[in-house]
Amino acid sequence: MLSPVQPNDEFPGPDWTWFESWRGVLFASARVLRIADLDMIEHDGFPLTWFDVLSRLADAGPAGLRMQELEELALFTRGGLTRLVDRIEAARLVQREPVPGDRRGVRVVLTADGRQRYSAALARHGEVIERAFGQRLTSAQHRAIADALWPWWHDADPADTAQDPG
Amino acid sequence: MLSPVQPNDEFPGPDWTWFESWRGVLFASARVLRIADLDMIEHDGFPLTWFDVLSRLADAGPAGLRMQELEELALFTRGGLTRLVDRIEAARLVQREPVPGDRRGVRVVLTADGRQRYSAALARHGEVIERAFGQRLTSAQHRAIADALWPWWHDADPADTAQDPG
DNA sequence: CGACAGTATCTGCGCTTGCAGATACTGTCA
DNA sequence: TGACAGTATCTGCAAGCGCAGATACTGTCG
Repeated sequence: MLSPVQPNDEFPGPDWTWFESWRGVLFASARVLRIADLDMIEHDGFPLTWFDVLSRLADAGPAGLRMQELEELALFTRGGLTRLVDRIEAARLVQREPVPGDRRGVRVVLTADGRQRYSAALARHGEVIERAFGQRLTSAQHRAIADALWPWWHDADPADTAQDPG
Repeated sequence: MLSPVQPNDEFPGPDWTWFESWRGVLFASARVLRIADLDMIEHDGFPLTWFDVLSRLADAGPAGLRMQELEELALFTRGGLTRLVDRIEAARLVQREPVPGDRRGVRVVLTADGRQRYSAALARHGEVIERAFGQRLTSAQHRAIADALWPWWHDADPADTAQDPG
């Protein structure tokens, strides 16, 4: 998919470049993610989805996050966060605690072990990404990509503006 | 995840740019894919995984593809191709046919309906990607990204060379 | 032909996801 | 206080995914 067109381009309108760039973004992320996920499972014992959650919690400070906040922040999880946290909790990397003054809610916090395992995973993950992605481009290329794609990282939800023709 | 570091960078080594560019690639693909998948389900009645398979078959010509070839080409499917094709076949978009001279194998080919539904989906998909991704960058930016990320699209499996420090 | 390694695809099964509807609690208003 | 809309999270269930082990066929060698 996402290679809707063969070498013998015919579909393209006047400027077809955006499609080649999209294809690059798509393939690069798919391949690098696959490498990183396999590596993390092998060496850290958990997949990227866990790492996603752990990193949000590590960034959040000692109070942790509510389930809703976590769901908004996590990149890889649309639903099913309850059970994802269940699994991570069963592995003793996070812990659910009551929220004072609101008996509906829970806050999810890293355990000491969770923080430690996360740090180790982070260090390794950084190296893996650097090797599989970082070192394959020049600094100028990275700069150009970072500048161009920055809005997607920054925007809360670019989907909202996708309709906007301007 | 994949935002291992907060605004208060401390982790980064001398040149941290590669990480910002990775983050951009990751977020852009995740967000755009989500938009495209939802749109396709709503308007074409099937998800991107189906589109992935259909597009490979459309590119393959009238003889279709063997399951193995399909598995190698498809971007989104690691295993479970048998059942994915089962579902698409149940929807009458593809069809399994015997391979003359090898009773183990099957070739998967598009049905007339499949080809038609694929064309419609392709047209719409192109527009969606253009709106959600293409129009948000300048032509020069797309050119730079396409040139930089081209190897990932081109290489069979960049994972193999990930070790290569050069 | 019979044994056997190799190939192509499928099946069984457990884990993960996604979504709709429960459940439990809060805050407001009469 | 009792009703009720709103919020936070969980549960049930069906669908999808991934992997290990079947199953069915092929080609080779003796």
